[in-house]
Amino acid sequence: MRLLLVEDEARLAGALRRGLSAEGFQVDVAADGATGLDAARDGGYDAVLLDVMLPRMSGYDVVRRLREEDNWVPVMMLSAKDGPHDQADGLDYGADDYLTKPFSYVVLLARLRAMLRRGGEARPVVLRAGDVALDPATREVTLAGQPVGLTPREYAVLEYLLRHPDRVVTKLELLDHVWDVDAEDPNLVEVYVGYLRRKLGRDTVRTVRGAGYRIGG
Amino acid sequence: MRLLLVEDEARLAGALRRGLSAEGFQVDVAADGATGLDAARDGGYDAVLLDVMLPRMSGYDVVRRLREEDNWVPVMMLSAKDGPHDQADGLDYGADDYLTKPFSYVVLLARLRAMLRRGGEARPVVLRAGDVALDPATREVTLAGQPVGLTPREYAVLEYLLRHPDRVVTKLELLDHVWDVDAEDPNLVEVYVGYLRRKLGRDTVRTVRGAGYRIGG
DNA sequence: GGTCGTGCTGTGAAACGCCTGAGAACCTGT
DNA sequence: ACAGGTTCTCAGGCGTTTCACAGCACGACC
Repeated sequence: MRLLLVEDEARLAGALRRGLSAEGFQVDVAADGATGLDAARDGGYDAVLLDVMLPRMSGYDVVRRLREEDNWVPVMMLSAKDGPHDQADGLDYGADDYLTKPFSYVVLLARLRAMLRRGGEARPVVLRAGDVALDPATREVTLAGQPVGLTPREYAVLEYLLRHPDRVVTKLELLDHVWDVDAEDPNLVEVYVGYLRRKLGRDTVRTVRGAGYRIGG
Repeated sequence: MRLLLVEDEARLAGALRRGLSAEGFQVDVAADGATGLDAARDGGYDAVLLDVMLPRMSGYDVVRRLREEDNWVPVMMLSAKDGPHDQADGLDYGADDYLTKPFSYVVLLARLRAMLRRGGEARPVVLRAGDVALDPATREVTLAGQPVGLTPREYAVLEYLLRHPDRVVTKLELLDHVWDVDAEDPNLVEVYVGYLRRKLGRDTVRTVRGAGYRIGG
């Protein structure tokens, strides 16, 4: 499932992009109306999430132009304007749904699913490094295609490493993110990296002496 | 365009009826869930406006029953419940849109038009995983073709798992969706998974320690 | 080669998560 | 009121997981 997100507010765009990616969507971002319209025109998207207040061309105009050009890709408008007429305008210009900021992420997802129901299934995003693959959706980890059983802690460590590939991750960083706000003993991390190496092979996680660990790269 | 309005609050029903008639819709009103379901079953409506809190049968149940019976008439839920999970549930049961009371009449109209533009949908009927099959229409569950008798709660747990196959479903997720908004004890889920395993075989529902349960995959 | 500091790993105990049987509470229909 | 079925609570038990500890291995540097 490919989504086009047209949103100029960088922080919101980033957050949505990450959240939706985790749900298995391929998300492209356009930062203004004109680029968004061009991207949507090229097609290939299963749905478009469209902010209303955009530089260069408003979301209303984008969806209107698309519909004028007979492009019926499902469009969900996102807007801080919650006056009844704003909603009505968006929907009458051809949007399929209209969500008011601030919105709950759960609602966005549910409405998105409802909108996409005519289409197929979401393709999962899989984190990879070498021949190790981790699928956050199914929580499955494979080594060269073979499933590997990991304990929750092991899984959490591996996931964090895979989400920050190709760079050194310090032990304290791992302690902070994988353990609760208390653990201070770096040896804990060493122990769990040891477990992972035993299950996934000696070289999947490399030690950077004096700095931390690195996966991939 | 024929509309079915299922709403027990007489004043709101009257106002909507008048307003929508003025727009050129033929509006029939049903005052409780059971009559509403019967009316919608008979077909002939282009869309259904469905209150959630209804006497005799909730709006959720009405839309779920309709979808189970393969009736894909466009449904818009109207509700005072505006929690994210309420919306998500309504939409996941098969509603096409969800409007929170109090709503603006202009918005209702615009969303109604958008919904009618989209038309109905189609979805698969029988849910499967391994040699277990669940037919929501007949509410029948079979194991390798042989019918299996499940209690309502067991059925609900199995249905939720089958609607989210191949991925890990947490106990809290199951508590939220299968039980009412109160239950907190994960052991309840464990007990019911135990019941299901006893009836459907040890391996139909697999435990993912520290995460939840998974079916299929 | 020796020394120091850092990282690795085997052992074992405690905590945890999950499963299950027993039975109480609760319906529902007779 | 009763019987049957269903839902739910509770406590015991078992295997897994987590973690602390201590000794060992190894790289860096002198």
